[in-house]
Amino acid sequence: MSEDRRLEVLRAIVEDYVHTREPVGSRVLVERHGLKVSPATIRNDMAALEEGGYITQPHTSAGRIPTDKGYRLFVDRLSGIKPLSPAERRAIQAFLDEAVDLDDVVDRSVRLLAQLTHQVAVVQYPSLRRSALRHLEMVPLSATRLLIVIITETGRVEQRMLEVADGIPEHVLGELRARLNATVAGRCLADLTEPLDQVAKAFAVGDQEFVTQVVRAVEDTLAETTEERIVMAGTANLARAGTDFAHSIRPVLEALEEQVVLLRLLTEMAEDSAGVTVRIGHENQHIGLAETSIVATSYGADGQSVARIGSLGPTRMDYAGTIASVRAVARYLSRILAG
Amino acid sequence: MSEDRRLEVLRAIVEDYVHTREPVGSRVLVERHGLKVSPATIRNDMAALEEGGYITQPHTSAGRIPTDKGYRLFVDRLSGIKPLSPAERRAIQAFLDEAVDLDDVVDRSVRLLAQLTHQVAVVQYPSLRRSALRHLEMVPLSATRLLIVIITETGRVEQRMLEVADGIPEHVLGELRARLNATVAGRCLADLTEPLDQVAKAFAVGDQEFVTQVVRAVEDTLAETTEERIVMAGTANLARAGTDFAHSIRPVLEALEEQVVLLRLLTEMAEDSAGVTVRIGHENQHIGLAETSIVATSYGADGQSVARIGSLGPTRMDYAGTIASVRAVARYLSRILAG
DNA sequence: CATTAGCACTCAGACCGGCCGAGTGCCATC
DNA sequence: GATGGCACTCGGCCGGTCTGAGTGCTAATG
Repeated sequence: MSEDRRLEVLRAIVEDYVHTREPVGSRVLVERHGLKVSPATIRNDMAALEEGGYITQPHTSAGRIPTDKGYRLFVDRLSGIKPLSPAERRAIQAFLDEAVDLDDVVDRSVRLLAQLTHQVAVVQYPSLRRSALRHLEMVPLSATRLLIVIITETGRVEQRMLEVADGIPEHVLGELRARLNATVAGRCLADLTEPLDQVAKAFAVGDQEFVTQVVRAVEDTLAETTEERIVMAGTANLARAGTDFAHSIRPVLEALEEQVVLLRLLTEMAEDSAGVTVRIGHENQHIGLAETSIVATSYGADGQSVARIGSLGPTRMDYAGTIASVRAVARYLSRILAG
Repeated sequence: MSEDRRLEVLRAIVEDYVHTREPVGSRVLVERHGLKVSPATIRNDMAALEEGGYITQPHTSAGRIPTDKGYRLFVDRLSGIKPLSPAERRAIQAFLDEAVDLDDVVDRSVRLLAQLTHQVAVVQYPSLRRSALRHLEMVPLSATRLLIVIITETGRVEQRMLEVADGIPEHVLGELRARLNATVAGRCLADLTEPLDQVAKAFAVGDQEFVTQVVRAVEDTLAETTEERIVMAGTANLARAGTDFAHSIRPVLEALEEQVVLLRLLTEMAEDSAGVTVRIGHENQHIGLAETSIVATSYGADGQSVARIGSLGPTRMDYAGTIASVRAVARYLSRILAG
């Protein structure tokens, strides 16, 4: 009972099942995959695979389907890469190149990925926390209201209103603006807490309170709000013809509405690896997503990862194709942000 | 065969069907609604109603269900108002009052409405075109790049980058800023095209080209991009237990992803009436939404309508309750934006 | 010792016929 | 016009049968 063949059988089962949506039996397996052994042999292998927890049979007299563990092995060791056709690549590039601003780029990316994978695509907005800053501006709107505008290298613009109870010391603004921009340009928040504190100290004692307020507001804005924004497309794909989900797609939709959940997942996956990562079924640690897999990777200008992009679908998905699509879109997206 | 009773029968059918999800027959109708007549009489009325196209029977030996036309009549003439309980009102207000900024208000509103109606809630972002402006700022980022920031009375902040090939004439900025703000404050785009043109003429001929560029950019930003933004919540409600849709929810999800479709609908409905409007089934003129109804109304500070809020669900919905919820949320939302 | 052929066994799903009951439409009657 | 009575329709349920795919086991084979 060769180990190699057993893995080959697993691969065949996964591929067949992904393709046909039906439990696959020993006979069709040898027929469709040109295996040089008899069904009986395959059955022995299958028994072993089931023993190992890689496959299971939904009913006594049915074929086998892969378990999460089976998919995991498949993804890790058995799945090849399915390169995109040059035409597809060109289409991706052309479509993304037409984008006019950051919102448009993100919007196009997510739609594109949904269409390529026929699944739910998810794009996290470029994180402020990890984006390099281009410029920082302060605009006094009234005696006590200051508008702070932050512009990142990726083209994202973020603003925050600051109420200054004691009034805005107009004379400080010019110098503060200059110093802040000198400090900030080209760096991201992670590198800034220390330097920003320095800025405050450079001012006269009487003005320090105001300066500190501004600095605090900038830091808050970078850290807090906007790491959280996520854009999604292709939810309709969940309701595809061959109703992929055992029960209802409701829990899946619910999970998707909980952006917090998605963000946690994406972040965790980012920690796992720099490349494309895959989470399968229960690995997501979320009931609603127990029957779904997520394929995600990071993107960002200059090879630095500022946010994540991913595709979510039933565990029975075309992993090779999805991985290829996610990677491709991430790559072009990064390129455009850099350009 | 009294006309009044016939309408009463229709109302009973709608209410029962909405409640039980099952075709309703003549017997249960008299039982559950305490009608003082016999089932046979009801049957005659039903025959007439069917003749008139208000109800239909899915199978020969089944009870009746309302048609779109039946729902329409129900909504227009038969449906009472189902006022929210004081507790609900308080909950709405409390929940919305906690919001910290415009995004948060909109986000909370849409979630709240989804939860109240158990349906899909939709909120259109306050339209820039119809929002009164509070302030307008220009920030030169480099010799040729000008950042324009627009702040509305509703708290929305919009920005646009302007490339000025010939360089920015710094000396003009101060005066331009002053003049623009004087012109703009408290007015909305609709009232501004004329006045803005005037501003340009006030400047020296050499500077007019630059000023015109800025004015044009402001107008573009107000008009163009952002009328289009829509936020949604509660899509999971479409997949509720008693699977509401005849076939699949896929076409519905697809329609919802086409924000253009939604925007068109909301806009059309805004034209229909100032109050709460209802579109039922085929009235939506969209295949994917043939089995859904939309209840929408306008909201905005100071009674002026700046955008729309609505709820979308199966035609078999609790119209009275939905209308009440939509109206209530719209009202509180308006109040908060005004405050 | 892996592979294979043969065989008995299991069981989901399709198919069938009968039955039931809800609901209707119609007609004669009050 | 409202009603009671009645024949009729038909979808859905129930129980039973049959079929075929697929399995696991065992014994034979190279």
